[in-house]
Order: sequence, then C-alpha cells, then structure tokens
Amino acid sequence: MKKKAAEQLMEYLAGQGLKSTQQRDEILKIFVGAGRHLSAEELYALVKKSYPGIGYATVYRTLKLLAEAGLAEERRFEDGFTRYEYRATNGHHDHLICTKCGSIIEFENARIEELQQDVARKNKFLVQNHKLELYGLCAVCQGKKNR
Amino acid sequence: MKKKAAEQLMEYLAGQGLKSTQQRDEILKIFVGAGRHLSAEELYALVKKSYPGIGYATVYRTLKLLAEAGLAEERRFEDGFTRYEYRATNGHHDHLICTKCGSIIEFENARIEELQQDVARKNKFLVQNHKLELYGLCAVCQGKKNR
DNA sequence: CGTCAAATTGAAAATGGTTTTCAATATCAA
DNA sequence: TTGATATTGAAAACCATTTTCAATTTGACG
Repeated sequence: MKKKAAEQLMEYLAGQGLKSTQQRDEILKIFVGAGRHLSAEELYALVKKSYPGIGYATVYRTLKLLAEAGLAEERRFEDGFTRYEYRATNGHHDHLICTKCGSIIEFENARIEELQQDVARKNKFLVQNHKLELYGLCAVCQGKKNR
Repeated sequence: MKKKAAEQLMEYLAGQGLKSTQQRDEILKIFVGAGRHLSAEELYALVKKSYPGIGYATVYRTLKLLAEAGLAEERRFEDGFTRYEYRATNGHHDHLICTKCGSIIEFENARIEELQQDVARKNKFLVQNHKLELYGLCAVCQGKKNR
C-alpha cells in the first residue's frame, strides 16, 4: 500500500500547518521523476524548464522541506555539495561512487549492517543512521586510459 | 622503524622544492600533539597560543600540505566543516560519531572491509578508498536526558 | 657570510554553495 | 470575500575555505 509522494507531502504540510503551493508540487514532481541523486543546482535547472519563474531559494527550501517530510534524503559526498535522493519505499542503501565520471551505484548488504551493529554494541553506542561510501572507478572508467 | 612526523614533512618539502618554515613546524607539532580530529579553526586556536602571529590562511594551507605529504587525512563529517586527522602508522579505520557531543570513536573491522570488496567485485567496481561512519549517541550521551 | 630568486606569510578580499532578509504575493480557514 | 499567515523570488548575507598581494623568509650559490 504505497503512498504517492504528492499525497505524502500534502499530509506533512497539513500536519505542520504549512501550505501547499504550485512550486512545491512542481519541484516534488520533477525531483521524484528524475529518479537519481540531484544537487540543488541540478534540480533548479530541471524545474526551470517547466516553471521558469522558480527561484533558487525556493528549490533549496523545498529540498529541506522534503527531507523533513521524509521524502528526500540529504547526502554529502566528497565533491563539496549536498545532493538529495528520493526516499522510495525501498530501505536504506549505500553507495559506490565513481571518482572519474561521478556515477553512483547503490547497494545493500545486510551482513555489513549487522557487523556495524556489533561494532556499535561493543562501544555502547546507539546508532541512529550510518553512511558507507566506496570511492573508486566504475567498470566503464576502468577501461578508459588515464588523462 | 617509524619515521618522525617532523622528519617526514622535511623530506616531503625537500622533494617538492618547498621550504621549511617555523610556522609549518609549529603547526605540525601541535597537530600531532593534539592526537585527535581537528578542524582548521580548532587547530588555529591551538597554534595561536604558542605562535600568536599565525594566520588563518597559513593553517589552512599547511593542513592541505600535510594531507599531500601523507601526514594528515582530510575528513568531512556531517557537521559542515572539514576535519583533519593525524595519519599515524596504524592503518585505515572508520568512525562512530556522537550526534550530541561530537565525540568520535575509531574502529576497524576486517570482516566489513572484506564484504565491501565483495560488493565492489560484484559491481565490477575498483575501490580506491572508502568511508564508513555510524552516527548516533555515545554511551555518555545516552544517559543524559533530552534537551 | 652576503645575495637574491623563489617560496611563504598574514591580512584582507574573493569564492561558492547555501541561507536569510524583505517586500510582494499566494494560500486557506472562516 | 476577507484577513492572517505562509510562501516566493531577488538580492544580500553567511561562513568555511581559498586566493590575492605586498612584505618577509628561506636556502642555494658564490
């Protein structure tokens, strides 16, 4: 029984006494439709096409809003700026990030998660969330010659 | 046969045609002495005590230099700014980071590393380095009441 | 030892991603 | 409709980090 993203946003807004706006709907639609990790800048460029009047600030604000609403996840990789990923129903996952072309592959590994819990337990640490990123070369980029 | 940090820096500088300066020596000494992850700001404050004339820019520049020389490792956690860690002889390790007090616990887990390689292999990905961070509450902070 | 080109420094200005301000506009409960 | 309140876009502000630039150090060479 998956809830539609638009619907989920609506509920969150209502619950917080916030308002539904054209901009928020449009941004969410494009964000979900993109189906990949987007930076505020990339999303701004995309939204601009169908909603030319959109402002940079609104994209930033909406992205944070979506994160609060549980619709987006904020991620900071090593390239300096924050990216957001649509939080679909599929659970947590980690990333393989190509340092050459920037492509991102997602993966999940239950055994690794368990081992993480073991480590936390040994340190009497209560894990709220975690981040695992493997940086390197994707299959395509390994083939290319350097430089 | 561990090499002294100061010596290692000297060698790097010589090899690169760079110069040894009082500031660099002082910064390195304090950095190594601190024995923990430091942001540029924190290090600047520490160095200021024994070398009041030090400039912010010099600390930033030296930190990058130390990273290039292999003496420091650059890390970006989720708190917005970059921290540096003295790269001792002990190998790679990952982090448990307390979201309340900011304390950092290091750990190593060979089995997790192996599983990461398995994941990479399955995706024909060549790992150059990785980052694993568990965010949550340390033992001390779990005891405190909220707010 | 002096010289002097080249590297380094500190202060201040610049950068660049992100956030805030503010006046104008849109939303929505009544 | 109205009115109180949230939202928007543009521009300014933020803030960690980087760069600029004139003055100062460093170190190879004579």
